[in-house]
Amino acid sequence: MIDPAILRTDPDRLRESQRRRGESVELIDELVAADVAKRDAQQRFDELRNEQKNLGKQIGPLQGALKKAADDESRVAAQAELDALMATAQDLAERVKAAEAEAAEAGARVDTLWLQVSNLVNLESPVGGEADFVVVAEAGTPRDFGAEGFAPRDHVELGELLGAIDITRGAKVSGSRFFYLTGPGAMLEFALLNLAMQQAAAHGLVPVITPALVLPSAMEGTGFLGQAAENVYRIESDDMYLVGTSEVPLAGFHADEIIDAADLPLRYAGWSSCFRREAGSYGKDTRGIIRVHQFDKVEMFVFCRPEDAEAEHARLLSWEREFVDALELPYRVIDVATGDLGSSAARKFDIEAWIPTQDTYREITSTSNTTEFQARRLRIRMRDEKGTRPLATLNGTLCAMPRVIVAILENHQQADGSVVVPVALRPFMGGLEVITPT
RNA sequence: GGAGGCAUCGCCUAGUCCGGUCUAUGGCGCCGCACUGCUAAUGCGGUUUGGGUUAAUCGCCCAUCGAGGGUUCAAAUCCCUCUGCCUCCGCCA
Repeated sequence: MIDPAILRTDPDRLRESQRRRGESVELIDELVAADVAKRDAQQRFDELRNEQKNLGKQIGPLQGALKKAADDESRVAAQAELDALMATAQDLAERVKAAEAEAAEAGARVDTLWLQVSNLVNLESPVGGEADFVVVAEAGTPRDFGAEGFAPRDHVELGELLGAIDITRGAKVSGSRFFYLTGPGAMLEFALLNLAMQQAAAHGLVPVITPALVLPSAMEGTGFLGQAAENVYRIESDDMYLVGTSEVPLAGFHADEIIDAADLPLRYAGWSSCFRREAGSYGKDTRGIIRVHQFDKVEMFVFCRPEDAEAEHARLLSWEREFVDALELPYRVIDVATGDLGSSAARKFDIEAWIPTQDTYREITSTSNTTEFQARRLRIRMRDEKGTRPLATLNGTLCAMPRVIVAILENHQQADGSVVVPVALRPFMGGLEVITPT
């Protein structure tokens, strides 16, 4: 959610943001009208309620006076006054009830509309759709397999040769887009997890193992029940959701809290399984483990002052690059265009690793500055010398297992199908230098 | 899964039986001011959160006693539902 004050002071800013995202501009007009209606209704209720309270204050003492009345005459007079008061009060009570219902309804309408408004985009973000990203950095050089004299195998083939990935059995047991990591594949994931957590801890992030099943409030608070809802698994029997990223439980960690600004930034590295329905991606990446329904991921998450958010975003990106650098993978960094940000992000950078057999770069990490958007929805605030106000949240992938494993296998393969283990991972694989076909 | 208890504005706490005097008590902590060589002590004032009104402040108004409903002219207080925590029993990685 965005600062509601902007709706009154500068609604054009909201319209411009919606326009850049390719989302409804009319929504803002509806919201402006609904907001006025809500305040009117609220004010009517406030006034009536005030009247009712004042009236109520007279009834108590009057009843006392009635009991203590010295003679019949004064008793009758007091009784008459009380009856009149009660009649007014009863009438007022009905009007208060009606006004309250109206105010609640108007408020609910505003809330519903606000939930449909995506975060204000950063004006630096390139405007456009998925293809309109800007490349902001490149690192490493893709290998020239032609010059090396062999055609690279794709990760599916390598995974089979090495006994590292079993997609056939994944499909047998769980259906399409599921897989087993076996032997060296599983060891590779554990090594990646350890390297990621070691790096995270070295930078002062607190390692966290999160729940993967969350309540609707956590899902909604992080903005995943909007456009992204079709990609979320819902557990019907218990009204809960399987998270698509530990961003959700990490953001919710401090929900409803007010954090002393002196304790900021709070930085976490969360580990959880991630579940995605991948609705609407039929036919995309059907081969291999680039796009799967369940995978594990180490995710960084930060709570900080809004004024520090952009610097923090750059820091998260640099930590992501440090990790990918350590894995000796060629990659590029893109500044994601406004139409492809998702509802929560104001700005987003993706790291795309070179995938030799696809002859292209594919997303392996993503870091978003969600400014105060999620914090408002989750009621996470900070207290500093300026008072109590929402803080900023940011997230960034440190290591999404399947895609990183794909990149390692394909980029570090040798002519005989073996794969060289990146130096940084070797300590976590018992010193293993090369994974060889079984 | 069963039985019982608890939930008050940072922390502790009064109030709930018996509805109105609750504009929620007191202590601790914290902030400001005063006093004082300094510190300490003391005194005075302030200290939940959200919203409205205002150019803004002061002020005023509304909501908020775990959440949501209900009864009533009036609810922290009475009734119902839910959630969380604690104790005991059962079951179980």
